[in-house]
Amino acid sequence: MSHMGYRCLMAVDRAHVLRSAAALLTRKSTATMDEVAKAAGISRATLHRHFAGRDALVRALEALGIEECEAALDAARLDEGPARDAVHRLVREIEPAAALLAFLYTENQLFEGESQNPGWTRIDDRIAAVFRRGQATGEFRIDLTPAWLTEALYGLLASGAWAVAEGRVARNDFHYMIVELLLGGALRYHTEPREES
Amino acid sequence: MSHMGYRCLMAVDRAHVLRSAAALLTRKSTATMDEVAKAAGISRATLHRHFAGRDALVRALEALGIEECEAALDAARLDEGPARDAVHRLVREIEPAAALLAFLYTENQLFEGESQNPGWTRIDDRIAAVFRRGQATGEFRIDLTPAWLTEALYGLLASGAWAVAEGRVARNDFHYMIVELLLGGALRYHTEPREES
DNA sequence: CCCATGTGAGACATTCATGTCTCATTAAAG
DNA sequence: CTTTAATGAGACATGAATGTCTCACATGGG
Repeated sequence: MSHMGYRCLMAVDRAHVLRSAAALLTRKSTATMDEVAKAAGISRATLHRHFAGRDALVRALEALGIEECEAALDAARLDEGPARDAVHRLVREIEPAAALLAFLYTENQLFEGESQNPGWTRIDDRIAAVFRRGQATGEFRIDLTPAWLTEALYGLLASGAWAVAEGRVARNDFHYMIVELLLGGALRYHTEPREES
Repeated sequence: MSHMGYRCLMAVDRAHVLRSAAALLTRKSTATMDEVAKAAGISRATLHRHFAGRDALVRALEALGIEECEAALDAARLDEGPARDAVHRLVREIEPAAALLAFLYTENQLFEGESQNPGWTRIDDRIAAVFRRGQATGEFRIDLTPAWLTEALYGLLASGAWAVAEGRVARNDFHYMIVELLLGGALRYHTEPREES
């Protein structure tokens, strides 16, 4: 709990501020800088000293999200073992960041015209690679593209985070619900060939 | 192209305005009233004459979303035939409204404290009922709750709508991708019992 | 003890979306 | 043609969030 970052004094815990901001903005994406500051237990002035403005704050949250995602990807060792187990580990590792991801996922629309952080591309590629590997080994169906499976994973993570936040799904079921639904659809072989309605 | 609604003149097509607003707000949820007006091809003044304010506009979009959802639910005849076919029809019917749904789904967080439109509860119940029926008939797994399957459907619809909007998924694949992933996970029987990682 | 640094509180100007208003124009109905 | 109604363009005030500033206070280091 000492020697934080730069040099010396009881500086505001930047990570804690970002945590609070993520938690608040996930529920209320239009929250004021003042509300964000209050949620973090600091004053608006101090918040402004650490993040030049709302945009900078969101960018910092994006950087945090990317950082946590990549850490989760590393920890999940996506290259090892069966692809389905890799997906299990991925969801397990990424779960703590799900709420933040849900916020960034919907906020990304703001970056439409502007430059998109290349970190997301890297993450997308790494996740898509798992699904592609699973397809190559025959574990996963080949009629659902890796890009769509990646997108669907994001969507399910966001849905799960919101459902948990609103009490519609128990927090303990988060991992199971997401992985079971995603893998059940991604895994090959089905009871019967599905006909078009 | 005549005798619109109330009485007489070339009144702005309210439905068209809502369409444009939905399309724009889906991509840029923070769009200005002025941008919404421009997108609809009308002036801000006229937009204001039809919708008292931004809040009223969002409420109208919500009402439209609910209306289209319930129409889709009716058209899908969820009570008839196998539950999996009912889900097929549901996604097929609800697809045109997916973008609007995606917007409302993320915007709903704004209504946190306030009163939630009871229409959503009705819709949630009707969709959950399909999954519950499928579970009762043995078509669907029972370890994924109807509430979660409903939530997941919303998430996949939103993901699909965004993925299509950004060109990551072909529009023609929308229905297939969503239904296959959702049903593949919701359908009972799997190749092998899944073990916990 | 004194100094330096980070913080909280509040004042202040600025920007921007919003909401309201007026007025001229256009189009349909009589 | 005349009347009525709806629209488009623009001016204007309002309110909210933002960004910047100053000053007092607290805490830790020397």
